[in-house]
Amino acid sequence: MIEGLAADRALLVRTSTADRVADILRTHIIEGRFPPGTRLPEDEIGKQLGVSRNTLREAFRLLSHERLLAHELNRGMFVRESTAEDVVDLYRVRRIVECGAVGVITAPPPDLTRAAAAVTDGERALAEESWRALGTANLRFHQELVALAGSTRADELMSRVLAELRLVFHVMVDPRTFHEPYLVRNRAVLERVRAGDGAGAATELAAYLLDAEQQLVAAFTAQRRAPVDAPGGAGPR
Amino acid sequence: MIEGLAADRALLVRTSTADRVADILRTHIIEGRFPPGTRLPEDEIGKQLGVSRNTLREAFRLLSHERLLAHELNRGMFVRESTAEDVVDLYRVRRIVECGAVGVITAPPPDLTRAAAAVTDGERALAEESWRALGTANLRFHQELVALAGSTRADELMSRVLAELRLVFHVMVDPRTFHEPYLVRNRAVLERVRAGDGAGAATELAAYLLDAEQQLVAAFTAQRRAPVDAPGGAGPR
DNA sequence: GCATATTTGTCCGTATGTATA
DNA sequence: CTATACATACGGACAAATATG
Repeated sequence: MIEGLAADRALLVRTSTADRVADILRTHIIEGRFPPGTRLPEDEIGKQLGVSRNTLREAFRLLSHERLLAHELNRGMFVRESTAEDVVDLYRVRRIVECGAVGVITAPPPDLTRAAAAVTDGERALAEESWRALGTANLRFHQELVALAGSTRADELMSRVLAELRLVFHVMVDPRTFHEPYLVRNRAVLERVRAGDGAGAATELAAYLLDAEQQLVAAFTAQRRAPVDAPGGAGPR
Repeated sequence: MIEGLAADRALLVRTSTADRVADILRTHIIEGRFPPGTRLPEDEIGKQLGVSRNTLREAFRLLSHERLLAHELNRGMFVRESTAEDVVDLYRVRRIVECGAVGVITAPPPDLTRAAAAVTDGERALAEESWRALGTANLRFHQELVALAGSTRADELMSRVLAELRLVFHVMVDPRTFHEPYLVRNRAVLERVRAGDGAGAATELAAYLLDAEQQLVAAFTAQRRAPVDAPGGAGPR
């Protein structure tokens, strides 16, 4: 049987205009070109991209399901503004899902190539001082850990969580010092998994995630005390 | 501070027409009035509910994100037909999330009233021989177990999983014999949690979920061998 | 295999209701 | 209170794909 093609099937299926519009907006949001809190007026964006409002609304819906946009009734779409509470919630989910997926492992998994590739990609990104790639590889490693559980639905949940987390990471002004220390810990988790020690990997992961959460929450409260671009706060809503 | 109102806020927020349409269709699907495989033509449903095509399509999109409807390009919306693979996937997620949420418990949780209420509701439903209520209470118990983790996102994931599971349960011709044996096991899990023995509860839950999965998969393969209303299969797709 | 009817995919213009200055 | 800007919902149009005879 010919293998390795199924994964590329997504490239073949005809994608709707809404999907393509969503792709464009998603990268804009993730790369920080639309900062959190930005309102996205249907009329303006629709005109700029040359699509109708109905099509644009469909793209908006896709992105709000990914929690990248938030919808307020009769007020429109906004780029989601994450709070410290969001961080706490996101890391609760990550501890449940990631530790749950890894913890049940009792024997060396048959295929660790993708998870291992994510780790080495991260190490290469560090060597090349490419910080965006470093963050991406980091998140991909965790996605691949969950993928070991072999559940499509868990994978989807995880990719939504990680997309939202990308948004959260924007508060970290220095991505290097944030992501770098986790590289060696990624490798440690990977080796435990490779050895079939799921329980050990889970405990390492739990501590790992607690540390990251704490760092992020600290960054959020610091930002709240000293807002960068909005002295006195964003005003009443 | 006044408490206990925040949970009811959802009742106050104004809902869009699409949301209400989705609600109507959701109960129809979950209660089996639209059997799996049914096509939902835009024109007909829109006319019956008195909403425009655009609004209806928005409702369709909401439900297909919940995996209750499946969309086929240029063919329309269909009530999702679950497969044995779906069951396996759903139970993988349940084991990860439910056991993960419960497993970390090391001390008696502060508030178990909602979970306990779900268990007693189930027992009462059994006494009253109200099988639909029995299934509902059963699912609510598991929802409440996850709620102990205190994560909005985990709660949302869980409610999506359970809505889809309701669809799956329709293959069980006899809901009583399917749900009944799990009542006593629900209580066992609850008592372990109440005692602060999260790890014990998690192992019980894991065995519980494996049994249920096995029963459902058996029912699906039996159905596939002897289709009820479509001798010779549903034909090529 | 071909022509037809039906349905969906995409988009527009407009009327109404809602929030904010 | 009024005016403005915007989102919500509707009906209709045309192209494209599918189903049917």
